[in-house]
Amino acid sequence: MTTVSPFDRPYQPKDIEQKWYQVWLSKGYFKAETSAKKKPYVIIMPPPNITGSLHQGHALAYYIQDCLVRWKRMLGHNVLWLPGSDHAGIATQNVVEREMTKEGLSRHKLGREKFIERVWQWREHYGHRILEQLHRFGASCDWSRERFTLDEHSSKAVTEAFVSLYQEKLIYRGSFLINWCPRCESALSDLEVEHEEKKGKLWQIQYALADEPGQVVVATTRPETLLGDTAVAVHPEDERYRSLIGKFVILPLLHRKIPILGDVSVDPAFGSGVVKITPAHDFNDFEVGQRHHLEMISIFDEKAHLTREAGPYQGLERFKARKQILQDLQKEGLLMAEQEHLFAQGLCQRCQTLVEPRLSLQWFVKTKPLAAPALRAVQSGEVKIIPEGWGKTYFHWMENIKDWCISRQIWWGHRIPAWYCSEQHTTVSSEAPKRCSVCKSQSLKQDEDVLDTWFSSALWPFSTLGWPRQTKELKLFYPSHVLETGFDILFFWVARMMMMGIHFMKEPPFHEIFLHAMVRDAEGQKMSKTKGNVMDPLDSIETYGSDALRFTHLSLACQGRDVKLSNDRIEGYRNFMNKMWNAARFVLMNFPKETKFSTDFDSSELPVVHQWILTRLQETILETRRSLEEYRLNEACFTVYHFAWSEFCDWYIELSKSHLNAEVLWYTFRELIKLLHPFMPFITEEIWQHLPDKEVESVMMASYPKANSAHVHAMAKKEMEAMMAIVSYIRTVRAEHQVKPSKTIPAVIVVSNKSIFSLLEREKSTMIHLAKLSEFSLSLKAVDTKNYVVGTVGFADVLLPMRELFDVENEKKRLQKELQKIVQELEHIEQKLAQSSFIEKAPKEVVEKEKQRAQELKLRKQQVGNNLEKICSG
RNA sequence: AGGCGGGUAGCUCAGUUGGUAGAGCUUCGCCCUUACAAGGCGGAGGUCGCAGGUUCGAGUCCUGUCCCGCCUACCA
Repeated sequence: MTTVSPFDRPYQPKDIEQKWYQVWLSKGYFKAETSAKKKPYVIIMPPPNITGSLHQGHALAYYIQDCLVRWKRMLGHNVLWLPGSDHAGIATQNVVEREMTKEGLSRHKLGREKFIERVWQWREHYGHRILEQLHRFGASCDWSRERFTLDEHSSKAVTEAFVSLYQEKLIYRGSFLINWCPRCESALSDLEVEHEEKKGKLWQIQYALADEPGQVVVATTRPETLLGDTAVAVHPEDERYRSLIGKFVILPLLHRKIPILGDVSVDPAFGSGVVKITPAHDFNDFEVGQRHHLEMISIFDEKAHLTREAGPYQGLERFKARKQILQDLQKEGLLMAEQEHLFAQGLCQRCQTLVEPRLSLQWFVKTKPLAAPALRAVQSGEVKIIPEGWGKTYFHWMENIKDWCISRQIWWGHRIPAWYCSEQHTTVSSEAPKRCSVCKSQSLKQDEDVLDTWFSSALWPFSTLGWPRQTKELKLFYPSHVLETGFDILFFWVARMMMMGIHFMKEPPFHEIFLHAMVRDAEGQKMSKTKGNVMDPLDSIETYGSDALRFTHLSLACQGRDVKLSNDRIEGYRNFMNKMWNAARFVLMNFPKETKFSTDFDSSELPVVHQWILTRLQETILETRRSLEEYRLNEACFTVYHFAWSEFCDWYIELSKSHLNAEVLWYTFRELIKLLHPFMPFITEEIWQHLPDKEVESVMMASYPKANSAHVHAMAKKEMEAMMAIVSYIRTVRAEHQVKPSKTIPAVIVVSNKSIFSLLEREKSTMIHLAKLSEFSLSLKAVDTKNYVVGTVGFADVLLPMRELFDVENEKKRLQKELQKIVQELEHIEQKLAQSSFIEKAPKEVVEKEKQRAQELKLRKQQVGNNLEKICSG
């Protein structure tokens, strides 16, 4: 590889990012090996829906995954990050239908085959766009293994799984009350219904007793469903109504005679204590109906228009029917009261239409037997959920799981592999059967319905690896290491993968589940197209670069907290990229070309500054690795950011200007670039390519830095910290007295501590450089401080000449402030030390530390006091 | 109704074995000091939601309480 772009400034990510992605691709760096001896590390990418383009939530997820994967690759693993996309049944069908509506078309006009063709066209288009976006993210996934939930292999897996579950009696067909979306005209699972609290009305309606005078009053939020009432119910112990149980009432408007039941589900305290029972249109009533063997009358059709059962109201749309029925009740004097009422309404997740409970024939997965082992796997710790808190949510759902309605009355998806003869016998088979399995009839028709999109997703961890065939891949790459995804699909997807994975593979599909937070806008609002606050990741990348966006996402991805994305933040990290860019310029400028790189040079005799940066580098490496291992990516980001900017750039590069050690500078910088790579892959690669002595041709193939204890020098770190404190002090005094940065001043340091004295003596030139000094003199004994401003830093007194340099008033203010701070802290500590309980009970080293601190403060108090006095008198 | 998460500097947030509160952005002052003005140096800014408790010591553990957000739930 050669460097193509010049080292311009500021850093321009655009060309560089696209260029390197293409190089990586062509070199085949992303490919996993099947013959490798290396330990595999596997992440199966959560397949994005093909409904549109990727949003910031995807960006967050894929940046996290890519960071992990690049890190592991550099650690020497055989990495497989397997990409793919999801056909997203209802969601995709809806967007395509919407598009067609604009053209005056509908799926029914087009017909099933043509419509599906059209959706495939859509898929081609958006599938491509999603691919492009993943490239821009820098996603290092193995494109040779890319999969689609509706491709041939996946479809085969779906059929196989369905047939197998059916044979095991874990899939059944039956007529039950399910959630129905009248706009999608399909069944939905419980999860696909969103609940929204809404203000509505509660109406009280009078039902006359059938065989005697009198009446009961029922309360309802849905008066139109009374047309489907087949009973009214009271609590069996309710004194007011006990005598009525077994008698009948006359259903208003339709004048049907229906029984009065006793059922414990009725709450006597609510409303009148009498409930109308509509088994075909209410989940609770359905259960009551089953208990009492009531007739179930469906009054709505698939569009939620009233059926023939509704008598005179047939054909009316459900909301119009409500109006009409209320009017009619009013006319007959049966509407007793109307009051405000808060209730939760169910909306279709995909189109926000009010969902209608509907009695229909559907396919279900029997979930209890599947859920039990999936529950145990997490409880036992075999599978770990991160952050831990989500475990509880997972348990709760798994413990209360209900059967899963998997059939959908749409066209886009996996056709259910069930066939029916004219006798309505069912034949389930992975291939189209020739004869009915019961009556051998040859006239068979396949089920018109398709499967819930999540059914195929549930198989994703192994269907992508070739299942049901026993492939090499399956053996090598199942289970994957971590599933990284959003908590919003914990039930939809994660839980179901757990169930299916354990069932079919006898082993959970992953060891760890890492759930990231929701990406919101700067105001904390959920991004949505209707609100218009969507930040397209591609726009962010255009403006700031992919690395900057990545670093932002990773920095904000604190466990268990929403991510509030703002341009300010991205810009800040864009600046960090530029900072590293310029650091690279400096390093290369100061690097003698013939110097060879080595990692195991002897650092034991080096000056403090070099030992210090080496020490800090090792510490940074350790911390970064630890944070990555614990999925604390934000901490890892902070660690590398702080080291790179505040220590390497601000201090070490500055020092290198006067005290260059090419070997250390070189080593430190190169290790840093490698360390940074998973967090900012493009710029680190570009810089890497400029390095004259690379260990490998691409930084993504380099080995991840490992802390080297031979380069840890604890004493040097302490000494450097002492020096930095003195420099900072001098800088502060200079700044507060408005000494021009270009002006050098003399400084005298009085220090009785011999080791610090010799350190400063050794590092004289360092001090002169950093603090911008004209001269730097040291003394072991106290000197006449008459013409100096004296500050105490650690064990040293720093003397700066006063008269010609300092503003007396400023210094007075500064000292007063400092004194106040010291006094406050000293009081605090002395109070502590005065308590016998503290001395007795606190650990010795803590007490010792406090004592030392008090000692120091006393000294400084005196010193500052003296100075202040001197200034005031002088 | 239950469960979960959060309330820390003007804003956005870090802070995992309890030991003197941190970052970025913002803001103020000085500076184009030859890697970097997308920058450098320095400063200002917090009784860590409230009330108790445990402890020598609590942002950090416990209890209660008030706000905010999310998830789960068939109250007609």
